[in-house]
Amino acid sequence: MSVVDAAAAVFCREGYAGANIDLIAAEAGVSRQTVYNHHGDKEKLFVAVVRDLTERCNAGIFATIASFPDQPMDLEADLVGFAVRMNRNCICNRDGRFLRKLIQAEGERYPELFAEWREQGPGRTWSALAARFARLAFAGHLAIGDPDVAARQFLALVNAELQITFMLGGVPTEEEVLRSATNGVRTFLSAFARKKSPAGKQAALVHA
Amino acid sequence: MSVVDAAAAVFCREGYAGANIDLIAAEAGVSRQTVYNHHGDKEKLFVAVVRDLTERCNAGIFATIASFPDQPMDLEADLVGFAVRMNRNCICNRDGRFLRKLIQAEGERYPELFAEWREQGPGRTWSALAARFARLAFAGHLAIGDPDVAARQFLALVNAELQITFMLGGVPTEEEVLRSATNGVRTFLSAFARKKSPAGKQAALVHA
DNA sequence: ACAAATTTAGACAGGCTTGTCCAATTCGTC
DNA sequence: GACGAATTGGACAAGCCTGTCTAAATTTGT
Repeated sequence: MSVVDAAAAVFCREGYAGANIDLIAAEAGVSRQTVYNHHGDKEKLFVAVVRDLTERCNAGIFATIASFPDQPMDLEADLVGFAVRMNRNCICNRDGRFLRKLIQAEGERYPELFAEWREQGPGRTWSALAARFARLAFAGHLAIGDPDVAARQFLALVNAELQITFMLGGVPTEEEVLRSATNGVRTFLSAFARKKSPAGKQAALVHA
Repeated sequence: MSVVDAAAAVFCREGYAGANIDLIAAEAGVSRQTVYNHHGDKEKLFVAVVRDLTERCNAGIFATIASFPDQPMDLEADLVGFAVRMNRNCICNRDGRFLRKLIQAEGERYPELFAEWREQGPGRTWSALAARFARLAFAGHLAIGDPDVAARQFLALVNAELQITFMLGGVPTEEEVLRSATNGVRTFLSAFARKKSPAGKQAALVHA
């Protein structure tokens, strides 16, 4: 395991103040001196950890957004699949959990460091997702008033049942992720499905 | 300010490891010795803080749930009002923010301490709220499949636009709270409104 | 195989924190 | 005002952690 990865784990587990360089070195399998040679001091190491996590998480999120169903065959199933991918690959994985915890725990102490994350992360994520929903609406699959609001509400809904687990730093099971996504997408579609034809396969009909 | 209150503030700001008893004593306006006289040691003090916050937060939450609109005049307005009260009095206030942060930061280190919170807090909150929604559904104001799911989704929706602010430990403005609640309730009602009569005042008609 | 660069173990100083002890002072109550 | 209880400030030992230094060992490139 690399030094930054080990440091991420220890900073998350123990908090910035509680993290101890000897432990990080041991966990990384190197000597303490090597940690200092590579990263200068504790604060620089912390910054490196946050930058590393931010970069990887953003990459994962945008890769996942690229898989958003633009031409859905089965809107519910496709959105559930998307939500599950988003959760599994970005929110619940190691990087996602670590970054979230560091932001929550140390965000107030390093405002400029996390301001960068805030702009590049949630800001762009929401924009990109909103654009995808706008496209679905434009294509007649959904009836959406404000795509930005819809995007945020989509994320909130598919995570609705995982909040507590996230709060305590736990990892939800695959089944919990699927159930929360399914319930969330159903409610989302109840709210934003096109109102004209009540039946399920309206989208396919529009394009037929 | 009491010792526990000062300790809550410092534990939140600095994390458990980073919190220093001298600072707590200074912030509380007492001598360090008094802190030790009253609370034994740092860990006992921390436990006292968490218990105190948990208790007050739960009291606030249940008081707010008691104000849930059982016989709504205007369902949207009443639910928005409820959501705003919940946010302002329980989630965004001092106790709520502190407790959330402590759970996120130290939840893994004190599992038994926060297990208590988990059972008494979210568990009972969700049950109580689900019961209120079930009642609304039974009275014909809503069409709800699973009241527990609906309750969690309601909370997720009305907080959808405040997540980032919460993550960074900030306090949303009154206007942000209202907007998030309004958008959330609208979507909630789009999803769970009774389907039979499409007009707005269906609830009133049913009772007329 | 050799030389340069890197890594290692350990010692070390300096600083900070916890928790205790104690004498002096203040406070509450009668 | 007097007396017991609580509070205070400060000194103190013990421990831990950071960050530096050094000499030895190991790896790397050629």
